[in-house]
Amino acid sequence: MQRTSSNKSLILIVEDEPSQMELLSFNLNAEGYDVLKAEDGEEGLLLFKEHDIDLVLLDWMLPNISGLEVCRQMKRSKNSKDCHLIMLTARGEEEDKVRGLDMGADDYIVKPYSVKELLARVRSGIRIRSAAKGADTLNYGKIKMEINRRSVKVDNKAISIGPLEFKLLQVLLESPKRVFSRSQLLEKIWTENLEVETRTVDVHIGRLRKAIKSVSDDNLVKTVRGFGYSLDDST
Amino acid sequence: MQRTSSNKSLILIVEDEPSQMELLSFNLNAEGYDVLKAEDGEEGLLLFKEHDIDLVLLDWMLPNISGLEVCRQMKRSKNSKDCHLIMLTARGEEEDKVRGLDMGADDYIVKPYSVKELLARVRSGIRIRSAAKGADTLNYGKIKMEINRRSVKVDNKAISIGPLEFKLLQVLLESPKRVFSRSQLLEKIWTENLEVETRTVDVHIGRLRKAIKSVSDDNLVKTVRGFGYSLDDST
DNA sequence: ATTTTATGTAACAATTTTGTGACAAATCAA
DNA sequence: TTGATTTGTCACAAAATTGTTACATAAAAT
Repeated sequence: MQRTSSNKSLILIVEDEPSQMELLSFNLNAEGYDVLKAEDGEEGLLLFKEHDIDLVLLDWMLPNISGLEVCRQMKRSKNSKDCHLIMLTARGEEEDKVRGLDMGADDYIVKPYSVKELLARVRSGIRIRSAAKGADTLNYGKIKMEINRRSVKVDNKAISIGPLEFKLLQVLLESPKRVFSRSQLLEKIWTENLEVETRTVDVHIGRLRKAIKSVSDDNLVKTVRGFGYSLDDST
Repeated sequence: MQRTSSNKSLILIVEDEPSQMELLSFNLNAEGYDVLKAEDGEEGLLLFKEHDIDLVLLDWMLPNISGLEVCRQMKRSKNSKDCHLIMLTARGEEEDKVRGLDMGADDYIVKPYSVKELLARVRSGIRIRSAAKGADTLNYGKIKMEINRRSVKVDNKAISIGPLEFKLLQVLLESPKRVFSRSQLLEKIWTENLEVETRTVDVHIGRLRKAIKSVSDDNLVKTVRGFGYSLDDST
């Protein structure tokens, strides 16, 4: 089985029954997705607003707010291009399917479902969305870069960096754990201006680190004394 | 219930059995879709290349080329982002579903299917795609554009902008959050006159901003220093 | 322990990028 | 035609980025 890629997509599960939740989150984790859990509709909507979710698995039967209502609110709030919503339900009633899909759900799976099929539908959903976005994303560890949005997130929180730091991070992200010498980085990034001191790289690495540290304590940007720098999430 | 848009969506049916074909095309026509028919994979691929198809209904069992192969070829071709593909099959085998979805199908319906459910899935598929396509209204955040009426509203209040600013906003609205470089915008908007300074873009962005600001305080048009501009409603 | 070397980083000046008013040319409407 | 609107460019101001230096730390070598 081919693994989709190294990008972690963020999936929100809204499901009130613990055993179902466990089953889903275990399998999705095993496939390499990041998972958020919500036990009812309100919590689900809250998490949905706070995070940049790629795909939602939404149970139809929920305490308080119904799944259908949650679906409608989610689809109304965000740009629907960005998030795929799969309804998950015990009912097989055709009318329900039709209502769910017409309410904005992108897919519909009937319980009891096969885990393999569910995972295949999840992959398909993720694929649809990333095609719509333009699918230019790099990630490693807690860092997620969306190139055509020029956005970088660490721990799902956006950081703001200048163009050179962006390019620098991009080069590092394209080959995580690889050590780049200062002159290699100069060649790759300062393509126009060749008259630059190697120490300049240090300064920009510092600026990149500062930006990352402003939202997360981990130091992903490692110094390899005598050689250069690399991205590395090991201890 | 909102109608998706006034333009008819174009659906391609690839199905070798006449009775099935009849059933599908009759119902889809009744719903207001334009329908193209193909009786085997080759004809299907041909029509797919020639037309700007919004959605494909693809039978699994076909003479000559298998549906799976047709699916892969369609999804490989360039405009696949814009087209939703639903596999249609007599088999209920789980492995087949998984293979079909992993091969690029966006959805999967098992025969015998309910016509209502099929239509709902078709609507859902069209809706997913129509975000990218030329729907005659574009929305993002507080901005609402009605293309054929040439009207733009922010916070439900109309603003008045010139043709160029309109086009500019349209391009931005079609891919919210995506950052466009000045030269990309020049290519997309100043298609006739190539002899234009990139700084001209800045001026028009400024004019667009002024128009928006005249009715709303939010600044949706963001500058991404060193790269270009984008529409973005995040803080 | 001391020296040498490599790296981190604050601070500053130079450079680049962007925002915007002004204005003339071009276009359009009547 | 006239008058209004739209468009492209420029000039200058404002803002952000960038490269360098100088000094502080840290690691390695002696």
